[in-house]
Amino acid sequence: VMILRSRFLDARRKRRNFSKQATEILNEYFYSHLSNPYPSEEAKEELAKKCSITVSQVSNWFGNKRIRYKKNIGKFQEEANLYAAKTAVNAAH
Amino acid sequence: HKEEKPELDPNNPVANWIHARSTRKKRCPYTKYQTLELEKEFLFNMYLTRDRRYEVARVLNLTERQVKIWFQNRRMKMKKMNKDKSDSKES
DNA sequence: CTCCTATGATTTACGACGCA
DNA sequence: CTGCGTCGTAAATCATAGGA
Repeated sequence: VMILRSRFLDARRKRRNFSKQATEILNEYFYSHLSNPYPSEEAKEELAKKCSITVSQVSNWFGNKRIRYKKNIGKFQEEANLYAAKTAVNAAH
Repeated sequence: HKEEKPELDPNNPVANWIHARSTRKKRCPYTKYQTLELEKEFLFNMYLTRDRRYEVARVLNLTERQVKIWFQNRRMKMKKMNKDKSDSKES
């Protein structure tokens, strides 16, 4: 039990970047709600489930994304266009 | 649910986002000593009396408002830690 | 390995709103 | 009307993952 606990605590201490698929899902939501990128608690839970991360991590991701996007919109322009196009394709089917 | 300051620019996508007011005090990280003493006080009791708040603020050279807010944030942190713990448990 | 930047998490400080 | 409570967030900062 102690071994499992220490392993759990270590895992929390060592940050891991999210998977490509998770980042994809989060970005799709972010750029398709760019005028109001504040997911409700329910939406956060759904995103968390789809991304296999916690609701807190979803909140952190959106908090970081909003401030970093706002701080340098130009840097994210290419990414924004990419997801805008992707959303358009999805909407067409 | 409009919070701090929605701007009034209809073209900018960021215009309707929440923005901190320019009068907001810049975040000032507390020293290790200040944090340690605040944690000790929190261990003693999670809620401050008026007298304790005054005393803690005086000793740590913080305002009473800063101490009050630190305790509010600390309680939220505790709640979050419990929530995250129970969240990861369900599997 | 050393730098350097990107990214996830944590820390201060409030606005909005609740309750007594 | 005061005054402290929670909740959700902004913005700055921390820590380190990861790539050149």
